[in-house]
Amino acid sequence: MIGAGEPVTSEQLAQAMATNPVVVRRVMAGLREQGLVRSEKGHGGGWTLARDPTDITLADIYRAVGAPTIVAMGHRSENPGCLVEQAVNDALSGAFREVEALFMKRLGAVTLDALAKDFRRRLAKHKQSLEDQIHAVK
Amino acid sequence: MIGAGEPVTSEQLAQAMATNPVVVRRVMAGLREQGLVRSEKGHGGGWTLARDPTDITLADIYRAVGAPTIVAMGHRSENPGCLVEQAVNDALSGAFREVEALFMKRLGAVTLDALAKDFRRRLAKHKQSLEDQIHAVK
DNA sequence: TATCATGTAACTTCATATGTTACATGATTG
DNA sequence: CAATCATGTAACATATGAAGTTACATGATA
Repeated sequence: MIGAGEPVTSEQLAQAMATNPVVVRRVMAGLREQGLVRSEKGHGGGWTLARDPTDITLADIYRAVGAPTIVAMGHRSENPGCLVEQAVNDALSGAFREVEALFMKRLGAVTLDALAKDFRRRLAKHKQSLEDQIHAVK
Repeated sequence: MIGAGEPVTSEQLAQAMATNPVVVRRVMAGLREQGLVRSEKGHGGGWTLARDPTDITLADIYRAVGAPTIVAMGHRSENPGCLVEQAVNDALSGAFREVEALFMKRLGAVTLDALAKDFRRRLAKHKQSLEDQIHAVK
């Protein structure tokens, strides 16, 4: 299974999430720079986790890839000439910090390991449900 | 001044924020639907506040125009077929609710009146600084 | 009735995320 | 060493949505 031992190729990951290998590499490059994953070239190469999955949280991933994309709110222009914008920024700068802090705290509470466990539970249930359907038809 | 008594035209607003009158109307249309502003046609027409500025907060405005744009985070697909997506959604749905609630609370604490007062303060300071520069040159 | 302002549809940029192609680099295998 | 496999990356194509623009209808005022 992905993430356990054997390297996974961008090709496999792309197929699993219905996208393109190059897109996968782009995203993974961010994760690698943050030391979350490793990549190896050549035969038997691909991506592996660089840290224990109990030690990687969604906060790490967010910092590596999500920050510019997901926090589209807040932080417009930092030093606007517009006085209205200045007033709004001033009134909300503390709020944005608070909101972001809470968000990061919640992201930090979710480990890859926990997600993987939940995923496996869902997968088992999914398979079971498929089998039930087959039996029902028979 | 804008917002006090006399209606303000989309033309004036557009000029004040360096954009287009039609764009202004589009945004203001959302505010009007929420009962925050009124519009009048013809001579002397334009936009006026529909409620007391002490009674309008950024939360009202956010609900009227910002929700789809600003909360680009969270709420991807509601019922994804992807089991990984399901696991992540499940792990974070509570978090998103919390974060959004805090955000709304902070927005709700900022009234238009407070912003207007702060704006006027900045405007006065700005003018003062301009005059100082003139004196310095002389 | 002439003018002014909103209301809106339709179209045109513009920016950005995503997808795609092509090729270079490095690692493994026989 | 040559063939193959996989990442690394640049360059380009496509799709989406926000913002800007044009044009015209509607209604209000003088």
